[in-house]
Amino acid sequence: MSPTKAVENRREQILREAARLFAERGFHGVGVDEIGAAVGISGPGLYRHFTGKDAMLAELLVGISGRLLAAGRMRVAETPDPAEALDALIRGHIDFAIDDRPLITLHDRELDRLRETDRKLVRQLQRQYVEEWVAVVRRVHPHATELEARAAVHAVFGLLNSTPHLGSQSGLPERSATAALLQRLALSALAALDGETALDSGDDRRVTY
Amino acid sequence: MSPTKAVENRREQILREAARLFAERGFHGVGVDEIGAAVGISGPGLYRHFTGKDAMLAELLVGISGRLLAAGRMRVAETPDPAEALDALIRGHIDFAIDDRPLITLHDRELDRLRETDRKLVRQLQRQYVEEWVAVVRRVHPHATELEARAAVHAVFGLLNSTPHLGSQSGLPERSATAALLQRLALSALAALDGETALDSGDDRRVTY
DNA sequence: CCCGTGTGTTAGCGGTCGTTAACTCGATGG
DNA sequence: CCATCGAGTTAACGACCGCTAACACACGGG
Repeated sequence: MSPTKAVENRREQILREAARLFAERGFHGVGVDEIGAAVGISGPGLYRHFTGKDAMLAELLVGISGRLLAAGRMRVAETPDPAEALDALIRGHIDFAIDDRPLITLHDRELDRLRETDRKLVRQLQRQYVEEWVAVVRRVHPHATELEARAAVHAVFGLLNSTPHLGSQSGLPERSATAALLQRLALSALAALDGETALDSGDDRRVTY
Repeated sequence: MSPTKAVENRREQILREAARLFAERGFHGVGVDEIGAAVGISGPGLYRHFTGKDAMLAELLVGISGRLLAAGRMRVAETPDPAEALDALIRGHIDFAIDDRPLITLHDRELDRLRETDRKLVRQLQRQYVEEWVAVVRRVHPHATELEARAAVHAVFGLLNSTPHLGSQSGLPERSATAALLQRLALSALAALDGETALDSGDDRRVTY
């Protein structure tokens, strides 16, 4: 094998443990010694693999954002029917939320700890991902305004990203059961966009457009 | 007025600014000098009002947890109809999520930074609040299992607590419009609990119970 | 055989942070 | 008029943290 293979494994191992620790105790709450100890080396040995603690967080956030966007775009591209595409988007996001819980947590929690260039990149990836969702949601629910759809997408992200809270206290038994329930909840929430009221006017509820 | 009044105001001012800073940059990311500067005094002057930085966070988290629980219990107690009680619970939570955004953020983000005694208290308050919701949800959606209802409640919390993400980029125009949309999304999400599949068995989807 | 390279170690530096100590000062009340 | 007290100041200390420096050592190829 190529000599970079072992290095890659080490890097990935470090990133995995760093993600877990950052999610548990916050970026500033974890010392480099603890990250090193989690992978069996100690402290400054990490600097053979990363230029610094910031670089680890940056690689984690850029990675998860990019993978979310790539997976979302792929699923949308290969699913012509909008309703099925929305289903696929939700299912894909649930996979990330369940399998990469620490990353999902970091992704909307420690973004401000990045240097500005990295932060702008991550934000751009996140924005494109949201746009992907908004476009599909508006095709499935044409009555929704742009603002409504965008807010609803953020709300559904909050719903789907609630998985970290489920594991803490007794949680659901099976992964597939959790995924199925979240899928139904998210789809059903978005179905509210076909309801009555619009919100561009400050008026009270109205039934017709 | 009593001499404690000015003290209370100062304390509340400090707590408000501390909550904002903690939510923005994380508990470990904010120094006591910054908190002091935010209220016009500097650094160690805070120790005339709090025994330490930890005490500020503890008071914030116990406060929001307690107020959420108290408000929820009151609304449930004075609303006999379960569907209306659920509506009131959602509306009350939205009020907190919109008006006390930093506290809602801290509430599920910095809990682990508390000393164990405070952490246990906050967790107990949170658990009781969840139980209040679960009881009402199960009365409105009797087909849902305990586990389903609990997971759905956590998911709806995630949905409602997404407000901090809305304000960051363009957000919704009016407070009442945002509140109304979140209300519809949350109610509609929970309506999925009346759907087909159960999840206590590991089998595939079934239509009957 | 040995030398370069990858990967680790320990010691230590410079800076930051939470907290305490010692002091100041205006207001208040007998 | 002075003693007390609440509320703030600055200085400084000890601990911790991210990171660098200097060194160790296995190993693979000429």
